[in-house]
Amino acid sequence: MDNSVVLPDDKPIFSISAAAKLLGISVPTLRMYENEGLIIPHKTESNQRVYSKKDIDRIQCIRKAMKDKGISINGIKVIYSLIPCWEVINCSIEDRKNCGAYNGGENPCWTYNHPNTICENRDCRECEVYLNYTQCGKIKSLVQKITE
Amino acid sequence: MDNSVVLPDDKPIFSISAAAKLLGISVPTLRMYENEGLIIPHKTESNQRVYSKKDIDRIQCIRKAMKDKGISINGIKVIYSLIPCWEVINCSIEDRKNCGAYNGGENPCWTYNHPNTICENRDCRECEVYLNYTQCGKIKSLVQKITE
DNA sequence: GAATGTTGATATAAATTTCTATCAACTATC
DNA sequence: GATAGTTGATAGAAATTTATATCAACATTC
Repeated sequence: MDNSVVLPDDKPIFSISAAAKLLGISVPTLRMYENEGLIIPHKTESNQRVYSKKDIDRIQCIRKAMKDKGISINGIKVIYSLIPCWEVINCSIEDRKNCGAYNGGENPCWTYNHPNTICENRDCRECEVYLNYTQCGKIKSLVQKITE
Repeated sequence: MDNSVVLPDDKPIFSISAAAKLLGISVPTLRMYENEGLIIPHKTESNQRVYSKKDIDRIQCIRKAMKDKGISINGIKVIYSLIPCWEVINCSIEDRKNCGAYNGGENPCWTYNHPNTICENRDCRECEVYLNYTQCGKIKSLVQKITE
């Protein structure tokens, strides 16, 4: 009989060194991606990073954009900033007024802390915007969907 | 009395070497930007490039994105590809079906030749999409406008 | 409490991208 | 027709970005 348990993809289980090994990159590189705002790993109470399978996939997608398509990290940040997050989470006009990401932000929305908005106390790591529209290719189809 | 005539900004008057001098870059660099699909200079009957003041401004904007923001040329191409051109020129559902730029194109729309669409016989150099939404910053506000 | 792994930070190495110089053939202008 | 500037293409230089190695201090695990 099969006692194995299938873990959900978004359960953080990999330490930073395990994640680096899986990706074939170094630990400082992984930390750099985080500092640049490309990824948001889970953190333990003592501030140690833990990565999920989904995180690994996400990083692989980012690296593909860099390697295969020649997009720089700063370019990826700007592309992420074009995700119409306000439409995805359908935030209020009032929230948009108060939102640094909405108002000309050229970095991914999850790198702002949006005081006085619906996002203020949310964990961006679990937000639909962060989770679903971070593969560059998906952004265009999202824009297309909202113009239908 | 003043006999000076104010030329329209979009009138092509600068040769490639004059444009290069104005921009402080070399002639081959200017040609490269064109080959990459970032700019569409006017061409004479004998295939010689002629640039307008608007072209110069546009190139300066592109270079600013590269230098100041650290976006690579390939990144700028992808950003341009996210302009919702279909919404700007309001093309038909049928046209969208036939349009390589709409269907997953990761390059600026004006680098495709869109057979069997309203754009087929249009000069992209004179298109609103090319002219108005090529300063990176404007793309986000365009997306915002269409989601209102 | 000892061994292993993490933290942030700095400095250096590696890899890419951007830019320019140069070429022979063609075009424009005087 | 002679001079100056253009064309596309290639090859190489310059600049920038990406990735890694290393460090002392702290955390985890056994």
